[in-house]
Amino acid sequence: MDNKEIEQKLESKNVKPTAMRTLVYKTLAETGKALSLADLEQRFEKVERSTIFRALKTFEENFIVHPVDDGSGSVKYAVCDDECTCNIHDLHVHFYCTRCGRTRCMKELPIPNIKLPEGYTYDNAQFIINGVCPRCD
Amino acid sequence: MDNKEIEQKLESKNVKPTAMRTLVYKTLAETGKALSLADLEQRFEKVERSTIFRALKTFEENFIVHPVDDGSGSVKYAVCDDECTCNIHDLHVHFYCTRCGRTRCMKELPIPNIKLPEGYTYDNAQFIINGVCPRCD
DNA sequence: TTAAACTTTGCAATAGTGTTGCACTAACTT
DNA sequence: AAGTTAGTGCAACACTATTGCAAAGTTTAA
Repeated sequence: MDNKEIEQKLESKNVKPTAMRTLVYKTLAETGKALSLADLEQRFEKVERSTIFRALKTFEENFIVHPVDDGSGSVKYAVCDDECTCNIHDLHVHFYCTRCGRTRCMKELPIPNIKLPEGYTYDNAQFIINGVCPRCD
Repeated sequence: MDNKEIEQKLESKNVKPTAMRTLVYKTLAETGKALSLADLEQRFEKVERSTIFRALKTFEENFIVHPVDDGSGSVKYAVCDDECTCNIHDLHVHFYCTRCGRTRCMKELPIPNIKLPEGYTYDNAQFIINGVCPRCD
């Protein structure tokens, strides 16, 4: 994915494509995995933690990435599909490998429909499966 | 639930029922909700954070409580059913109310069976539903 | 084209959660 | 009762997430 494309992508979601944001997005997109703030920080030492943090927050607010709390202690972020608005229909299962610590979006597995008891309403969900991925098996 | 019962309960799970542990268990059982370390700390100011922390860890290791990471930033703990061994069959959905911040075990809703792609194995899962509970609606 | 206004970035500081080492005390063993 | 083991309290620390502020960069608009 080249920079032009990324810039267009960000603009289409009403986020000004600064150099830092483009870099953060590019890393997330190319890695194809959910990455934490610390993961990103390591990949480009020169960039400030808070800058990355704010980029992620901006992305999150504009449905460019979605957060995944896989229980590893830090929230990770993964790029959304184009049409994603992060509502209940866009949600999918995430797989957390307890060996390598990598988190993968299972976009092919939407979150199953749940019938809650009377009186409960919901608009979001997290479904994390913990196990061992093919690479670690 | 009186102290005798709690002591028996803990003993049946091979945990020595000290005063602190009994207190922590009692609070969790009576509240009937998932509580975080900070929640518990607030309820009895005199007890040390680390003591509660270690009680919870001990409980967790012995399948007396199960952890719930509801995305609120701190892990909560809820009492297990009697026969629970915290394996995949004992898992259930948790409901996190985004208004009041309370987390409830939906024991009546077991985690649905998921067919993962080839090569993945799993032994644990967290399914958190975020929304508004009847009390807050 | 230049000043004002706004946005983004870097830095430093802070709050909160989770966790551990160590010393003291309580409980259990023989 | 002395020795051993387990539990508790305290202090310290690591790490994640987050914010205020000032400097740098960008955009707007006279």
